[in-house]
Amino acid sequence: MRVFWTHGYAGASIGMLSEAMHVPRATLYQLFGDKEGLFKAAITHYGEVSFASVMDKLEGSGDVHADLNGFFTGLIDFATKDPETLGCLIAVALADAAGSNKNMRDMLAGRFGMVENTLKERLQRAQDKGQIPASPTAEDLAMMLAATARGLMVRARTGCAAEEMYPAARTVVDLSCGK
Amino acid sequence: MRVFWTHGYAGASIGMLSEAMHVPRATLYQLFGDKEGLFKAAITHYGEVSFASVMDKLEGSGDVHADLNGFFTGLIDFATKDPETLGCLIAVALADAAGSNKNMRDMLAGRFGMVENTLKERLQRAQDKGQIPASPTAEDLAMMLAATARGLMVRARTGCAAEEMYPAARTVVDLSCGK
DNA sequence: TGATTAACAGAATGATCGTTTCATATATTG
DNA sequence: CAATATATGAAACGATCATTCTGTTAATCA
Repeated sequence: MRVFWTHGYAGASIGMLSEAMHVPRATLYQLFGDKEGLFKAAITHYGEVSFASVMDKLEGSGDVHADLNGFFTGLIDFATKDPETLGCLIAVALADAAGSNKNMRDMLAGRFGMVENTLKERLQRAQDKGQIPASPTAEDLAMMLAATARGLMVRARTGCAAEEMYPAARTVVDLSCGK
Repeated sequence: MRVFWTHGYAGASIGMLSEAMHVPRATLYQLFGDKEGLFKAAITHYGEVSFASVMDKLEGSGDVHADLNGFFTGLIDFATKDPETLGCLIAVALADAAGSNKNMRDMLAGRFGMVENTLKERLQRAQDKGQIPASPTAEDLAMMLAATARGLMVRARTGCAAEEMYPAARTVVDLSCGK
């Protein structure tokens, strides 16, 4: 996973992957079929393990402002923590693999859709309780917040420090909560 | 430029580039030195020609709300118009080239910085005239809006239709202008 | 016109790519 | 223990990669 994250799909060679995983080439092909199969497994692991700790911040139903701030702070830390794996694996893979492979593009689009849905449900819960204004709609806010989150992760890949991005995150959260 | 845009840096071969440009391989090397030199020329052309028409929307000093809406609408159209060149070339290149090449990462970071600066100056002009609230600061708002813009362009690369993204853009613009 | 330079097409180079094969070794199971 | 399945290491495959070299053609300029 980390090899794809650092070098992209095309840039990650089977040799690098097998060495990093301490798994022989032949075994890799037996387990995953081909490079695309291995990549799908990496994406799944990324979504369900690595990134899950960030998504968990949206599971609460208390103070939505605090939850959103926790989400964005966790996201920025996640995207800047390790200089070898800056930014978002989904966005990285989308860049060089999805240009020609529609199958892969749809898979990655689904991952983004899940994030947008989780955000939308969290915002809907808050709107139902009257914690935040009913307008803009939870759907529009979710699409906007997801875009901002992805944009910050892309910025992280340029080497931008977490401290430079916290204010932007706080700003979008404050505005979303009507503050 | 379009070849890099579609396939990423690593995925664009010299053969594809020379064919698309109708320029022989040998001449390409004589003109640009190597692949990285050709890529730098493509990035420069992208920033100063292709994307310039979008950035021009931020040059006015009248109604900032209309200008920002024009900027985001133009940006979404720009990123979705041609199915062969979805999203943002800078973000695409950042994914697969910047993982290992620090030199290239800095160049792409500079391009992002220029967008953030232009946004900041436009917002500052509006704040000076009292058209929008003085808080959040123009700098924080600019970083936030730039992130949202990048995130929308990344989403465009998944094949997301422009109509699905307009509401998110309108939402972030409305909130930024205190509406 | 004659001399110099650049543009061209195509082959060749050495490296690396994803993938397959195969013989050997290890583990599992009856 | 014997039989079967799986894991391993190494080599080899054809393909493609970025890059360079070689003549040959066209254009420029004195």
